[in-house]
Amino acid sequence: MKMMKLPEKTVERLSIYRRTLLDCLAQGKTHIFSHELANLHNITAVQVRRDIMFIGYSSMQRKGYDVKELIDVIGGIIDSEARQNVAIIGIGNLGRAITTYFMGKRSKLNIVAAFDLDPNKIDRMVSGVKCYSMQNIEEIVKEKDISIAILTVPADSAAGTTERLVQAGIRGILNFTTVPLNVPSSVHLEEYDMITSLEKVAYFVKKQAG
Amino acid sequence: MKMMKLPEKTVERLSIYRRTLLDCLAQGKTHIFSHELANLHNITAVQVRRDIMFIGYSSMQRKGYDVKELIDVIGGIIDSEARQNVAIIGIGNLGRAITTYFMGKRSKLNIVAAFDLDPNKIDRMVSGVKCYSMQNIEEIVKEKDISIAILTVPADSAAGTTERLVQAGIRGILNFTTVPLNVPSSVHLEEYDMITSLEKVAYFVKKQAG
DNA sequence: TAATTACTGTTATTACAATAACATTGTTCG
DNA sequence: CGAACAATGTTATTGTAATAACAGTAATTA
Repeated sequence: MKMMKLPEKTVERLSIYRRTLLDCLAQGKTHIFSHELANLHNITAVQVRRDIMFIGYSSMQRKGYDVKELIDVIGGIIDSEARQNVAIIGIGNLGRAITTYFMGKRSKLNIVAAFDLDPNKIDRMVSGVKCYSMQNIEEIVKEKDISIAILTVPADSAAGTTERLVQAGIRGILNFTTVPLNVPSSVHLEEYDMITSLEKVAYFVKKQAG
Repeated sequence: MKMMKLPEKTVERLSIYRRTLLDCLAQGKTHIFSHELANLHNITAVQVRRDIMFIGYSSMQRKGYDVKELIDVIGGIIDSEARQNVAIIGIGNLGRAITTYFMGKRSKLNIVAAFDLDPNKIDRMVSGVKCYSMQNIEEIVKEKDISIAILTVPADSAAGTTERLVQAGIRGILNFTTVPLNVPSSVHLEEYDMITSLEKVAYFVKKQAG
């Protein structure tokens, strides 16, 4: 059990590497060089090796990394040993895209509930996930031991919903809304702001042009 | 015209500040202190002041920043003087959410076209935007002088579509797909990877628990 | 077997971002 | 007025991430 703490950016890249490696494995590739992995992600081979150094894995010299082993090692680092239960708060296309990705991936991340206001969805299955009424958030979160919430509700209900999630004991929130959230430091918050991302692209496009 | 280059993170925060400031203005607030703005975003007042220092704006001492002025100054920095035309490639909920946000915001960012494969959408208006066939990407991009693309297509067509966009002369891409893209360095690429974000939340939740 | 090649793993350096410390300036109030 | 206050603007320091430089090692080949 590695107790060292990984750089945040390394954690991000490991998640991406793993997906690429899974693709490679599916294509029958058994070994991969650092520069191959680097080319697939527009980064340098040094960075790949450095990330892999952090997690303490070693390749067979000159043959590249064993794809299967590396997948397992990354899993050992970033996956939880226990299951982590996830809820989608506001189940639109976004939530469904994520759900679809994780379904059948036998991952430790289990999307176990959705919440919505739409009566047509409540008490039905949406993309293979049971949808509950927003009114029952606290109850279901506790009952199903949900530790992570994906927040895709309209802007005006984001703050209130967040407060209820925190009250209910949620441990991590992935915020897809366009409003900044306030959570206690014990809750890990990941902001995912599409307006900012777009304005940022626009800014750098403009800069380059001028 | 400031030619200095802003830190990337500052650009991100300016985009967020502006949205908050617009809300404040709508609520009739005319001035705001650095610590107020900071509290609204879970950051420190020093960081707010430092960001504002970068763009060269000065408040009236002791009265906080003039909300309206600050909005304009931020706009002068991050907005383009010319219009920047944007296309949504694959118009699902995601694209529609972004479109809806920018509609009526009299922003310099104009979403002028959508592309999709679905014959039910092609040649119709979707969320106020004309939808075209994927086959016509090159043509329409040039015709409408589109410089920015929001990519929300399925994973397996992401790479091919990107290549066509680059060929057509696109300058910036916001990638919502879960595959890493390869673009020439002249094209600004912003990755927006929801799987990684979720795995990252899960990792830090797990760490904190253990 | 010694030199060369083609990689990996580690350390050192540089660049970037956040935080802390401090100087400055209007305002208030004794 | 001038001390205390409450805010901003700037410089200095620390922390984090990326890059560069280099050392090490198995395989190959003359």
